[in-house]
Amino acid sequence: MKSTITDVAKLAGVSIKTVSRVINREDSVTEDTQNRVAAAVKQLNYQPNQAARNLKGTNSYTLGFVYDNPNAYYIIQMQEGILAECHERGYELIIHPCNAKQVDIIDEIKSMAKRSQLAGLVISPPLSETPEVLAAIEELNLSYVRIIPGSHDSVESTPCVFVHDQDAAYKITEHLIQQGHTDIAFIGGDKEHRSTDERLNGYMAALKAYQITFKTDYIIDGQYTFDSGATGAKTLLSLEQTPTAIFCCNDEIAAGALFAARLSGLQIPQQLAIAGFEDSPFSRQTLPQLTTAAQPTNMIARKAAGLLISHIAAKRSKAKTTQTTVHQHFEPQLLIRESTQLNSQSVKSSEN
Amino acid sequence: MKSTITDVAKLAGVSIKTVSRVINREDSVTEDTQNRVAAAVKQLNYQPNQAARNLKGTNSYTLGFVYDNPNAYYIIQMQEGILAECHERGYELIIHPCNAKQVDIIDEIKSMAKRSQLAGLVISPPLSETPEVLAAIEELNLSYVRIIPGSHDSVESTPCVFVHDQDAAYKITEHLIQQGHTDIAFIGGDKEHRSTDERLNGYMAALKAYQITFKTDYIIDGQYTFDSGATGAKTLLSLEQTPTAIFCCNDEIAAGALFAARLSGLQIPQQLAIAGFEDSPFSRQTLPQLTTAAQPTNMIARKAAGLLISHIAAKRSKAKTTQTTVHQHFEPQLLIRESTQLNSQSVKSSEN
DNA sequence: ATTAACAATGACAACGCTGTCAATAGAAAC
DNA sequence: GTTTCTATTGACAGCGTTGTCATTGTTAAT
Repeated sequence: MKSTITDVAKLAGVSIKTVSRVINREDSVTEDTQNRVAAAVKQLNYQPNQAARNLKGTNSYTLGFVYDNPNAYYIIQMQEGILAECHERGYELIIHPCNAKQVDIIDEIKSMAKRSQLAGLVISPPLSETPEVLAAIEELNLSYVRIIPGSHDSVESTPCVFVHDQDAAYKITEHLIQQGHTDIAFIGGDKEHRSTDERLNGYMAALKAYQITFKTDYIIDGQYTFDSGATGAKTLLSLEQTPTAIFCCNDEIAAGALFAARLSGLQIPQQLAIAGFEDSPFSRQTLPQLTTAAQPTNMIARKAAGLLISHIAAKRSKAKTTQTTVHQHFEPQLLIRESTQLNSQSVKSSEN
Repeated sequence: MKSTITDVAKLAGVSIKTVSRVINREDSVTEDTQNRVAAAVKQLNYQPNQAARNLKGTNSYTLGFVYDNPNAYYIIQMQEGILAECHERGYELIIHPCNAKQVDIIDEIKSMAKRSQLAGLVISPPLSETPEVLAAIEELNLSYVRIIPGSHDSVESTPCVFVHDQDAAYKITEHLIQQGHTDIAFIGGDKEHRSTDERLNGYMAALKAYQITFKTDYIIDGQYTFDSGATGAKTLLSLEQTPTAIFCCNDEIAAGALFAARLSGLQIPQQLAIAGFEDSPFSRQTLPQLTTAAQPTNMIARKAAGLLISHIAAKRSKAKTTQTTVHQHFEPQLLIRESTQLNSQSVKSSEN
């Protein structure tokens, strides 16, 4: 049932160390010996005991996923994507929710990495943008991959998945402009999230491209919450010159803005157009449904995990090849729905 | 930086074995000793090395969480609750999403349990209600705990957390009745989920208690989706005698029903009252906000993990004590909001 | 022929922890 | 006062693997 390296060694007529060498693809083993060992491994259906391998410290086959994000939908997509890749490549996954604002977060990550003997870390926003966290991980000499909004980064030496929020935000704003809007407001997410900047930049760029001068009144600081959207919209709707469209930094904000707008008795999109970002379930479950930008979160996560595993493998094989760090890029897709488009097809909720 | 059990032992002035005993909550350790060790652990920020613990083979300190549930919010709450307990008691967690309808799900669980050397499994609905899955786990001789809607079960020999959906559903229905409704409809969730039955039973019981004869027309089969709620409500609203209230099996259904009702131009709750179940974020992010039943999911999960870990520990210590399997009970709390109450306070979304 | 160099392999300790069993001390029983 | 019990603690081996270093056998260089 359970065979160990000793069994394999006996069957192959070599020492356990030689078996270990073959398993780990070390050089200086005769081809003949390799074959004998390989045959024995196969015959016994031998699988190295991960716990024992991890104990020695150098290698491990466990990834960690560190997140701090209130968006359950995003996290689930994320972790299922990572998990899929892990299983395919023979890795295990340990998840670790945490609070970025907590003081001892760095110690927490460190102790987690140590305890579970992690081979690498997948880090999602906003942790992936926090220099202190990255520095701590760097210090641990732990491989990691970041998922990060933007299209480039200062720490290029590390694998990274970029999500082009700015371009997508540009497209959403452009869409609003093409619908005839010029008074377009923006409700931002948390300041700490780079995505907020990225999306703001896209918004600004689109206004500039279409020669619309932006009003500072129209740019509202917020958080990635429903309540923040509601509050932001209320503020906007109490301005002397109210906007005719609002681009919200994510769907939750948009749902909140929608909520406030409807409380004020406004017709959406006739009197006010509202767009979100992220394509969370919220965006489909409002009335009207929200225009948004869809991120292929599951795929993004999968790619990230793949990059990380490859990076780890390269690192292990003594990296004689030039350490070309691979990056991956994704752009969210514009999804136009009723909250911004006047003459859209009628709602058919049962056909989604 | 990295402290081992030996460091702790030295600092506390005891043997490593005694530290091990304290860590694993074995009995026959003086309270005084326990305190000394605990202090040393804290001072050194000691974390047991999982690989070393698992190496011993007989025991493992890794739990698995198997789920098949489309509700991201529920799953996140769940896993964070389990994780919290795991960390407190020195366990690790491996998550495993899967699809109950998949043919090879049982093999999948088996191979997962073996590969990761799991000590036990936390199983959430609907998997926790599936006899084949339970049989497979039983066969693996693996400890497990189930979270399950209801108040008792056939397999009582195993730890179990019961969530009294029926009582909560009763209360919601009663609340609707007390608001003056007699034409109360019910939109169910997936047939495979026991929660659907439980909630239906609660609904029926309340009608009976208040001597309201139920109409079969008013009971709609559905799934736990937004679309199902929308479709169900449409069906109900096209009846000759339309209901004045709808009790939806969860918040997503309720959000869908609300969507459909508002599309039909109905005033909520004046012309139609709608209640949900679960207290998911959806319930707060609709207009009006939904009356619902709040489950302390995080706490439920935590208790479940605690029960499981205790069960594993008892099993290990040769169980000289009569194997009294502990059960835990939770009842969701009624949360009355605007979707069912006419004279409720005005909406203050920013103050949630 | 002798030596140096190197390639291939093995012996053995160690990783951090828990299980087993023995040792100790104090309490209870004789 | 001696013996027996029990509760608490510790010494030590060993889990399955890899790192270090020693050993063997072979080839090239003198």
